[in-house]
This record gives sequence, structure tokens and C-alpha cells, in this order.
Amino acid sequence: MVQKSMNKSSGNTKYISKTVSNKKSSNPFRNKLHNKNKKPVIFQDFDEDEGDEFLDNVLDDNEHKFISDKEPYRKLTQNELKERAATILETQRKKLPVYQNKDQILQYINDNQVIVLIGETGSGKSTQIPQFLIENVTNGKKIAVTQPRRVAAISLAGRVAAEYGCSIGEEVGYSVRFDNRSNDKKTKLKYVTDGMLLRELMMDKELNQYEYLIIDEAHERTILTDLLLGFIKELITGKRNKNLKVIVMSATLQADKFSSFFGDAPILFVKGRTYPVENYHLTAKDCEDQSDIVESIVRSAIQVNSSEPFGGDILCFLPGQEEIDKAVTILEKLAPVLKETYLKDKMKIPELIPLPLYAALSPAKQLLVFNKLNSKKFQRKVILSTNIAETSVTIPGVKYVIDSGLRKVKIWRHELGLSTLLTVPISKASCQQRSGRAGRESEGKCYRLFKEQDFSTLPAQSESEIIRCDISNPLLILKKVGVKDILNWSWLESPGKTAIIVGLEELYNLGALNDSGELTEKGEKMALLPLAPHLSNVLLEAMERNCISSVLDIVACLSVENLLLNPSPEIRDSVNEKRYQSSPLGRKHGDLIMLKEFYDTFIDFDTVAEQKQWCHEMCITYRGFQNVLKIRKQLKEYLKKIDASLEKNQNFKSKKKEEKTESDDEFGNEESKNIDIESVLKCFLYGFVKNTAIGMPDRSYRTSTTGETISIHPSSLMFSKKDSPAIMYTEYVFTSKGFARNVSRIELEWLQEIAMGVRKFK
DNA sequence: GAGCACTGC
Repeated sequence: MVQKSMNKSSGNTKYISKTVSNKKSSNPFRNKLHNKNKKPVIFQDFDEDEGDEFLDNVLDDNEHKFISDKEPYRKLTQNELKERAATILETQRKKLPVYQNKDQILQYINDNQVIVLIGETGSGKSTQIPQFLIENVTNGKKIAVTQPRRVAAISLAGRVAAEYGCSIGEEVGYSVRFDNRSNDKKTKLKYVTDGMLLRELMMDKELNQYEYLIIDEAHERTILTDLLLGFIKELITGKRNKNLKVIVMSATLQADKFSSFFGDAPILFVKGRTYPVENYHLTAKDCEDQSDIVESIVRSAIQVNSSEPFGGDILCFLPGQEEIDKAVTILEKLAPVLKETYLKDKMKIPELIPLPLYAALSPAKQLLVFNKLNSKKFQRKVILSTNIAETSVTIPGVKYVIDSGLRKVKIWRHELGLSTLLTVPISKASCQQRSGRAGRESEGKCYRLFKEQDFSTLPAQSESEIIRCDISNPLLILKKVGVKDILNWSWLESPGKTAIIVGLEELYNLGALNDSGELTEKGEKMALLPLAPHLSNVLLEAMERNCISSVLDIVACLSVENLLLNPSPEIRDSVNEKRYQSSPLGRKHGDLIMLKEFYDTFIDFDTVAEQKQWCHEMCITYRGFQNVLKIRKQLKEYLKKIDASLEKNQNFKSKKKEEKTESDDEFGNEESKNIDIESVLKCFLYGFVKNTAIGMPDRSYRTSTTGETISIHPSSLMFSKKDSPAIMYTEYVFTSKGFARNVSRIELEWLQEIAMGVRKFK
């Protein structure tokens, strides 16, 4: 097997058709802008350093601890802060492209209510433009800069605070979930996640505390940024017509869309500093030979390693975990063999060090991709990554990119109420983003495992989230903010009539909307909870049924993505067995109850060391569980606000050690020994009646909505247990076939009771 | 009887 792959790898993957990306000549979009008569203003090219993204990743991993322990500027005196800021100004800021064009940019902002700014990587747009405006803000108002990701908001705030000469949380601050470092009176410039600004908007529909809104990375088109832009359009054509300025920052591709959305707002173009990247494509013949994408990636990596000079790592983009694990396994076997061969032939070719990277990988293993190799050892990293490395994570030292041209995407089918996970070709924009990863530090090369003519057939950009995701939560937000006519709302891109109607029906079925389509009291509460509407409904039901504590534990666990990691194939069976053995109730009742058992186990340990050990054995992220605790606490606080009588609700009290009081203690123990499983599962049924399936005589399951067969996913504790009269699942994905994930056993009577109950509540 | 990309409150 190994030998076979090796022979192939020494064969010919030739890349003969080659394009060199040269920003000045090959940027097709600039011409387009000119043609559109919008006269973009084009600024010139300068150096910049937009902060240390490597640090961001480390910082992300250690979260608060890192920030408070190592915050570099807090202990400096006012004078020292100012001195440092002055140095940064002279040595770095003034060299930035954006800084060089400060006056012109300010003029445009001054003359227009909305501008769209195309700032290339390295232009300094996210750090500098907000600072230009900081002196302009009047009577206690603020500037908000939104980011799609937490880490970006936090690290930008840190960087800008240093440049401005203050501590984080003074004039410059940030606000993200679980972490607010801003001062209502003092802070003038606030970096926030787009979700956070949306939440503020639910509280104050006019966003009166802000004078400038800067929507950064708008081209990523997350649902939340799309919603923000829609609300902002309403505001600036309505109540904030006179005194709110908006800057939309975007990559080139989407700039036109934003401009026309905001009444042909002017587009400014600031060039950044990236190094040229040469793109190579497969020939038609090589393309025919390419049967397996994993094999092609492996072959290409070996070829690049042996033909390119030492220095510079290889970053490969693959669609998913499965392909990555395969490729890593092959390369791990191959690398020592290749090394021997090279030595024997006296060839000076570095040893390949394969490293996987995907979100469901444990944080410790993720960090390995950032480690510098010992330069004396003559090694080269080959990082095999999902598109997590496309935007979320920047890996230093990459000079070569190998792109499979594929990604996985979850698509929500409104008609069916289920999502499918598909492997699809990426867009041109993604191709460019991926190849750009080779040109961050020096000139680079990108090898695309498809034909050059295939590139031209790719869609310009990926489908935006809003048209391929479940929009029940966005719709709830619109209702909460008081939008009456949702179909004709100022959608940047409408998800479509069907999607909207299906989504509204869903909200109606959950009791969030009444017969007239107005938000009910329950809907108000649901909108305030930072959860999907289904889960909010589960929580609210649990408050009625006096099992809020257990349900809260489980809901908090469900809110953390990748809490249970997918064990690698070698340890898969043993980890599954351990999980099975550790949840006596879970193996009877299913995965929700298993989570409750895991939660109890986790918090009952006396030391962090024990917790970590246990997590390691069970293949659970420790950090994930810390998030579970934070989320539980936050949900509890929200619920208290929603319902003041909760304070008196004994069941509600947390069993968590640090919060224990005497009475609490008693109750907590009592409850944990007698989880009212029936009540807990019934609460979940209130959110997931539609996600149920009935057991058939042939031991298969058929969904109670459409009668289709559905299989229990192998990751479920219920996988081997086929005797449940009915099942409920929190997720339904269609891959090779229809799979129910996170499955619980339910009784048919419950299903009848709840199904009728739900109607009754309408 | 067999496996899921990435974010956010």
C-alpha cells in the first residue's frame, strides 16, 4: 500500500499551465468598477503589519487567562502608554496604505453617509480607520467596529488600544460574549462581534449610542452581518438619517453589491501588501489520472517538497476530517521511507512533517501547526486543513498552498426541514483566498488540483449563509425588533418566500408567534435567549416542569460545538466503549441523558487535573466544558431576567461546586441522584417534536413527519440499541443516507401527549 | 451497521 503510493508520487504530476497573479493587471474587478461608472478611488501600495495573527490563535486557545496574565500595556503608566503609542505611530502606522490616504478617506466619510471600502489584506483598514474617526465623535457617542469572529474583535482592540495609547477598556475596548471590556462613559471605540451588536440592537433599535458603524469583513456574508446591514439601511433611511455614518469594509468581489444596496455609495479602494503568488493548475491529462483527492494531495505535497528549495511550509486544503486523517496517515508512513531514499541517493530534500488541522481536533493538536520546527533538523511542515485555515486561522511560514478545490457545506432544505452535508467545489473567491495564504510573508506558489478552465466555470462567490441556512432565529430577531413586513424587509439578499414562510410557520409551531403572526410573550423570551428557538422552547418548558437544572445542564452542553471530539480511528472503539460504560442512564435513554451524566461527572471532580484527565480519556475538550459552564451561567442569568419568580425556584439552583450553598447542596445532590428523565425528555420533545421517528417491526425507524427511513448515527449511544418504540433527535443530517444524531429513546405516549399539547398551546 | 465544514449570541 505504502509502496504503491510512493511509486505514484515519484511519477509525473506536471503543472504546465500556469498563471501568475499580478494584482495590477489581473484584477478583473477593478475594471468592472470603472465600467459601472462608480469611479472608485484607488490608493497606492504601502507596507504594513496588521498585528500578530499567530498570537491571536494562541490567545484564542487560552482565552481570558492569557489576556489577564499577559496583557502587555495594563501596567504601563499614562506616559509610557503615550510614548509607546508615539513610537508605533512613527515606525508603523504612518507607513500603512490607509494612513497615507487619511485625509482623502476622511473627506469621503465626511461627504457621504455610507461608504464602501475595499481594503486589501495588509492595508491597515481595521486598525486605522476607526482611529481616524475617534476625534470626530461628538457628545459621548461611540464608534462600533464589527467582526465576524471573537478573536478578531479582541485582538484588534488590543492592538488599537496600544496604538492609541490607552489600556483596553478605556477609550478603546471590546465586547464579545462572556467578555466585555468597555466602559460606557469612557470608551469611544468599541470592537464587537456582529452578533453582539445585533443583541444591542434588540435592546436599542436605533443604536443611539453610536455615531459611526464600521462593518468589517462584510464580504463574508454571515447571517448576522447580513441582518445588521439590513437594519442599518432602515436606520439611515429613517430615524438615524442625520447622525449615523456607516463604513462597510469588504473584499473586492462583494463591493458592488454593498454599494448599490446603500444607494450607490462610493467605493474606495486601498491597496494592501501581499506578495505575488503563482498559481498552477492541472493539465487535462493529469486531471483524468486523478481518481482520489487524498492521493493527489499526497502526491503533490511530496512533489512540492522535493522540487522546491528548503524553507517555507506547505498548506493543503481538503474538504473534511476524513480526507485529512487519511492523508496524514499516508504521509506519516511515507515520510520516513522517503527520508531514507533521499539519504541513500544523497538528495538534499527535507523530511515532511504532516500535521492535521480542523475544528474538531483537540486544541493541543491544533496548536502543533504553529510550532516552529528546529531549523537544523531539515524538515518541512505539511499542514492538511479544512477551510478553517482559509479565514479563521493564519499559519505563519506557509509558502506553498495545495488546493483540492473542495469544501464541505451544510445546506438547509426548508421544504424538508433537514440539512444535507455536501462536498462541493469552492468559489473563485475562495480559490483566491486560499492561494493568498501562500503570499503572507514572501512570494509563494499555489497548486490547484483542477484544470485552469475549470477555474473559470466556478461560481464567483459561495452562496451566502442566509439563503442556505435555517432562518428561524433570524426571523425571530426581525420580529423582536418589530419588523412587520418580513417578506419586503430590506434584505441584502432575501432568503426567498418559501424559506420565510416555512421559518415563520416553525416559529408559530413553537408558540413564538400568534395567529396574527405577532410575537407572543413566549416569543419575546425566546428572542432574548442566546439559543436556537427550539432550544429556547425546551428551556422555557423546563421552567414549567420543574426540571430546569438538568435541562439547563444539557442545553449548555448542546450549545458547545465539538464538545465531544471525534476520536481518531485507532482509538475510536475504545473511546466509544468508555463513553458507553460511563453513562449507565445514557445507554438506556440516549445521548441527551448521557450529556447530563457527563456534566455531573465533570463538575464532581475535585481538581482540574482530574477533570482534564477524564476529558482526555473520554475524548472531550476540557475547554469545551469550561464553555459549557459559562453558557450555563449566562443562560441562568437570562432566565432570571425573564422570570423573576425563578429565584425562588429551588430546582433552578446550580449543582456546580463553587456556587453551592447549604440548601443548594442538599437539593443538588437529591436531584442528581434522581434525574426525572421522563420530564427532561418531554421538555426536549417540546422543541423537537418534528425530529422524531417511530420504530418499525423490521427495527428500522421512520420519521413521524414524512415517514422516511432514518438511521441512528454511529456516534450515538443508541446506535446499537434498536428496541426503542420511538426516538427523538436534535439533528438530522443527510450524508450517505439520512442520519439522526444525538438520539434519545422516547415512548409513543409521550409523543402523542406532546404533539397534542403543542397544538393546544397555539 | 458506520462517520460533520465554519462561525455567533
